[in-house]
Amino acid sequence: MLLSKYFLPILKEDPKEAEIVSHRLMLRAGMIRQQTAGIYSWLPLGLRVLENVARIVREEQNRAGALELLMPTIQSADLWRESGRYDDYGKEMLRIEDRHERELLFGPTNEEMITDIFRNTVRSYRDLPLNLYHIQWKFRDEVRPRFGVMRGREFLMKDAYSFDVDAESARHAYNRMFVAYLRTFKRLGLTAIPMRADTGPIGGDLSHEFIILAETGESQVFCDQDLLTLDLPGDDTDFAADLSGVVSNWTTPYAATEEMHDADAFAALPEARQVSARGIEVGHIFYFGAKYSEPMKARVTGPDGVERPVHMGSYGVGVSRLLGALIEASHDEAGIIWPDSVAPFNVGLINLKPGDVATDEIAAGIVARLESAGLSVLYDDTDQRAGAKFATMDLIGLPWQLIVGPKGAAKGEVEIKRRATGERETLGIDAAVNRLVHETA
RNA sequence: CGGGGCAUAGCGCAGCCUGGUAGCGCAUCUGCUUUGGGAGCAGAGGGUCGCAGGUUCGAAUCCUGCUGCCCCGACCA
Repeated sequence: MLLSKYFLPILKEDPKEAEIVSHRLMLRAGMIRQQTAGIYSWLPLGLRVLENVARIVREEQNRAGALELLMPTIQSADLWRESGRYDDYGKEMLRIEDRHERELLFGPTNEEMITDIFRNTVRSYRDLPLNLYHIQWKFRDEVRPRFGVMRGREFLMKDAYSFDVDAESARHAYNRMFVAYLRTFKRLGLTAIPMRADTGPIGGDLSHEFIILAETGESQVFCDQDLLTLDLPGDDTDFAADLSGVVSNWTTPYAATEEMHDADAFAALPEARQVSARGIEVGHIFYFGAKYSEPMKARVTGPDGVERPVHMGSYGVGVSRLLGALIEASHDEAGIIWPDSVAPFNVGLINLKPGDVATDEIAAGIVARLESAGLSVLYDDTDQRAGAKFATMDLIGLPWQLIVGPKGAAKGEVEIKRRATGERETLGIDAAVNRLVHETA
């Protein structure tokens, strides 16, 4: 992608409305623009990251056996009356009326709708277990939206819903999502800690929040230091197998959010292992049994011929919120530092002297080779000064910068810089290309 | 929803107290110079001063009402 043809409206100055670093940097880097309180447009650079995050979430859901579908953003109030949540949900739910004066709402979540889909189609235990998910925009009319996409009113969320014949099987479904989440956050370059959590308005009796530790986190959290270094489930994880061992490894050490905190249990840890920090919730999983299937009559016939409410769980990941969390966890004074897995482009190529035959030719050749190797490249072919180009690349946080200048060009050399560490290295053209292809693979 | 603050050019701000028809920096456009860490000089364009009333010869400025946004708290994926 040529920067001269791209839409990257960066800001040199901090917008005054943005208080925390991720919000500031997303605005400055031209990723988002606010439309109204808690509602954002996603500009090309931000959208690329959002899609990368969604892609990883999707791949890990699929790997864990969940099936993707897509439910609408607008729902009928009638469904919510069946579960009793139409009145319970309160002012957070955005209520809408259509031209026929029918009551609709902009969905804050989809338990009722998925339960409706399930009850209309599934009758037998033979069709279970089933886990359906979608990645869709949600709306919660927060009293006070803030922190950019970290607490927006409109937000992109992955929510999965599991259906099982009995509690034991439902527990297995829960464990699969638990493990899928550990893998997902790891692939995103984050350390997420599962913590026992309050179930809130979703309800249920088994629940974990996945929390990223960051100074700007919204809630106080407590955990055992050991959790920060535990092994994560690998690519060879068999999701059909019993995962209770992995889950137990991750749930035995102490970890809780403030609402669930047990000060005595925490104090019993050796002092060196007591981690008290701020956390950002990026995922939340629940098992809630028959809370929705009972009132909404989602029943299956078991092997014994008896009809019973299906056991359900739901599993959310805040996809748009994750972008804020990623930046909170990975940035410096100069800007964002994207993990390789979600970066909007793998490489930022800077031509220090566009119009110079030698640098133009070398840069064009490098773009072609990197792109044919499957890397994405943002090629700064503009006639800005060197300093401005470096500052822009640092701000938008691409993992690698490749610099082509007239002096190096004369010797067949270019420079590569790793954004995260600032390390620079001067290499021959082939060596530089091979290095980036190899490192990004 | 309680408390506080802000609204003037695309962005960041001054002007308001003490009314006289709008200014600075960055950005944008033109020209010349410059060219490895957000360049310099010269020039240019860009504003219903959030909206609606009121006071006044005259309102960005004073008064009233409204709207939007931000911060703290309570609440929350």
